[in-house]
Amino acid sequence: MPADSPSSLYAEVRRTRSAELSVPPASSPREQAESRILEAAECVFACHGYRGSTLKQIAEVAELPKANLLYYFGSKEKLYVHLLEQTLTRWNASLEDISPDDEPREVLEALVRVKLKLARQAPQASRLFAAEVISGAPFLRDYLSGDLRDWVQARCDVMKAWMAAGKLREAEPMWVIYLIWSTTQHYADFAAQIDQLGGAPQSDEDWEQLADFVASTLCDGLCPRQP
Amino acid sequence: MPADSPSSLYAEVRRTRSAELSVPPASSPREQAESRILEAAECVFACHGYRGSTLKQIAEVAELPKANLLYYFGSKEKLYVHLLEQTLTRWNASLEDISPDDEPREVLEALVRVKLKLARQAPQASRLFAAEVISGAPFLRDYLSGDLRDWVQARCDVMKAWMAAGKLREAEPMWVIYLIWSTTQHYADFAAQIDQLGGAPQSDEDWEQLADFVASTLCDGLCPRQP
DNA sequence: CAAGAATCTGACCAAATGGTCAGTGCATGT
DNA sequence: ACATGCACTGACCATTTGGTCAGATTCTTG
Repeated sequence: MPADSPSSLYAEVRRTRSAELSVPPASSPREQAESRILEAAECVFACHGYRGSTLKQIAEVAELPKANLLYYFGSKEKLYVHLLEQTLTRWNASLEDISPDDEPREVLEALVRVKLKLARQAPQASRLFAAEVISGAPFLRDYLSGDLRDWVQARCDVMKAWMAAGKLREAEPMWVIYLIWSTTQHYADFAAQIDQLGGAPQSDEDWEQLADFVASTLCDGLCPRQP
Repeated sequence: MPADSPSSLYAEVRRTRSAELSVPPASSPREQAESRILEAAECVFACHGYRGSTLKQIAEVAELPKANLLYYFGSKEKLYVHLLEQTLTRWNASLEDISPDDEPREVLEALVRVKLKLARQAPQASRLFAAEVISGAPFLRDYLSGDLRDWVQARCDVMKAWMAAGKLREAEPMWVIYLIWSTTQHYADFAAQIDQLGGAPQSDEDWEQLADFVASTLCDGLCPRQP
């Protein structure tokens, strides 16, 4: 029975915490506790999904009494939903608009780089999302068929324009998006496998080369060659 | 609190069951019960991971008393491990050997098609594996760093030969494998997302076109063009 | 048919689960 | 000094969890 010790999980928290420069100091006790709880919860939920996670374990990782989590978040479900919403908000902030006048190669390459950056900086968030979707997206149905669908539809329209102009391979535009999403998220979601099999990017240069490889391979595959 | 009713899960089981022609009738009561339990367990474990699944729910999906599962499999963990091993065995059976003399385009395309076929025929198995890896692969560590590593190493050697011969883009061979794995598995693991966003392949033709798109895009991106 | 083995299951158990609550501190403003 | 509201938490609760077990039923075989 392979058990993940709280210590190993906490190590992951600390690794992320020190790397996370975006969050301000958070002075008030409420903010301090909440962010501490959210960090721990992201760690545990990302690992075991909603149903597989326990408040006890989250409390241990956060080094706070269990009753404290419930004092601030009310219930396991509210904590989980809060975390999902926080993740989607942060992701949205790093996405840029595109227009039919842009050069497909540049846009696709930029998207690959942003996604890979997220996979590196916030792998837990990616795994949280993945676990939620694998379990049938019970809490994300509305988001998927609402905001995200709109976002995606806009990109599809642009891509159709590119295809009509002969600047992009003819295909179902969604499949192009899935090509980019899957290849980039893979490095966050399947990190455990990649660590065992090899090829895991470590240094900044590794990640840079990986981004170059994925971006140029997909671009060469998707964009008709110019003579 | 979005709950997945046992009925909805059972629908998934029935769908897979009728489509699963590979398993022989299974005459003895032991075989009959075991396969029935394994089907239900695959369904639940794939959805909620090891820790998020309960024997009670598996029993409900299998329409058998809980004590019966334990009679045949001894414990939740043994049932889970049995399922993992069965999955790996079946996957191994559908993988073919390759040699440096093969044409990279043909091999890559064949691999994409096999993987997409698995994603279509056994999406539960793919999600089961994904959930296990997301949670840190506690039960698969040995497999990943053993058999699978060897399998993967052999492919990497062949790909290095291809690269030396100028038949494949120069890159970390593992990244090529991840490119193929991620793009194909995505359609099983993230099916819930794809169903909501659109672009989900339905008919045989859809899947055929998807395979054509993924295979040709990756091949064009990975193999230097021949004049 | 008899004897044994295999199949099956309701009832039970200790531990863990999400959640409640009464009560303790402890700062502030008055 | 004291009142007020926030921050906190140990103790508790009903329910669910994985697992056991004694016994009932069915099947196989001499």
